[in-house]
Amino acid sequence: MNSIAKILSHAEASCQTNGARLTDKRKRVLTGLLKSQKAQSAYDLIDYMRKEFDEALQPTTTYRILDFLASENLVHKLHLANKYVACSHISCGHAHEVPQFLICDECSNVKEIGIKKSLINTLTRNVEEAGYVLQSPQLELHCLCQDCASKAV
Amino acid sequence: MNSIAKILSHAEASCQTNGARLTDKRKRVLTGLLKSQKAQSAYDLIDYMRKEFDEALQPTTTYRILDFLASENLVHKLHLANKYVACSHISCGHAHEVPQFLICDECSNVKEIGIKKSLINTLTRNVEEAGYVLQSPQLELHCLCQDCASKAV
DNA sequence: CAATATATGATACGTTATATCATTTCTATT
DNA sequence: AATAGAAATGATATAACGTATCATATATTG
Repeated sequence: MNSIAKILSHAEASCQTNGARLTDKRKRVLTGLLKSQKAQSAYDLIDYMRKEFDEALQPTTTYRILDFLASENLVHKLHLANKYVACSHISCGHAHEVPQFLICDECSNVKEIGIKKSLINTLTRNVEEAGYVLQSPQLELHCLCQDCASKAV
Repeated sequence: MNSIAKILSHAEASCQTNGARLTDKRKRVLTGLLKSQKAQSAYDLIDYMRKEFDEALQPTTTYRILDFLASENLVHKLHLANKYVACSHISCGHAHEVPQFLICDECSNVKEIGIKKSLINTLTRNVEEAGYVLQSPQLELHCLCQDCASKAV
């Protein structure tokens, strides 16, 4: 059983637990995102699915499916980059922490790392001191990846 | 000398120091953003300038001016919200810290707070451990403001 | 099987942002 | 002041991102 098939079966089990349906179409979109191994905009993904899988997706459908996958925590939406990326931890089995994303400004590679508890606490305290309530501590940071950083002058 | 005039004169001085020109048009756009007292999308601002100042701005011009003002640190771009907001500290005189923005998901109010040094350090260390290089530690957080949080059920 | 809920298809449109080339305005130097 | 070069703005078109709406198809439940 290869890695993607394994991830898909985990995804399916997770959906079943939530009473949600991982339909064939949703599965194919998730597979596309997994195979591409990077963050893609909805329109990038439409192109990718057409080229690689000969599957025609409309924007409406694509956004709907991506929203579904995000609501199931199988995919994360990067608001900063307007892109979507498959969750790195679908097969982990444990409850997911709030993700923190490092987005390479050069090549759009995305690394998902766990957020440190102490950081969340500091953040939450900062926000509360300002009289606000934190809705989601998901962080998205403008970075350079190792490759692009070494290429830079 | 009222508050906006004071801010404008600070802004002008700051531009002069950098050898940049705060033209009349740029000054009017900045004034608009200051008077509106909230974050606005480029197109929001175009509407606002037409209604309040009877000034017709084209998208191209508007984006150019907003980019200029951002490059002079007079305005911040909120990537999460696709909006622009006047810097809260134009008249402060001190070197600016990296801003951190609390964006109300309900009413789009934005509060700009200073980022704690220790937080930046933790963040930078996290990123380095992942093999990435942090480009900008500007944080934008999904929040509720005091008003909206109290209204919420 | 029928009724209902959920998912997808199809079309159109609204919003956000940029590319490109022309024109105007400013600045510095003679 | 004249003028050459740089910077700013105008104007048009179009690309990229995202949603509204209504129709149709597929699954689930009683």
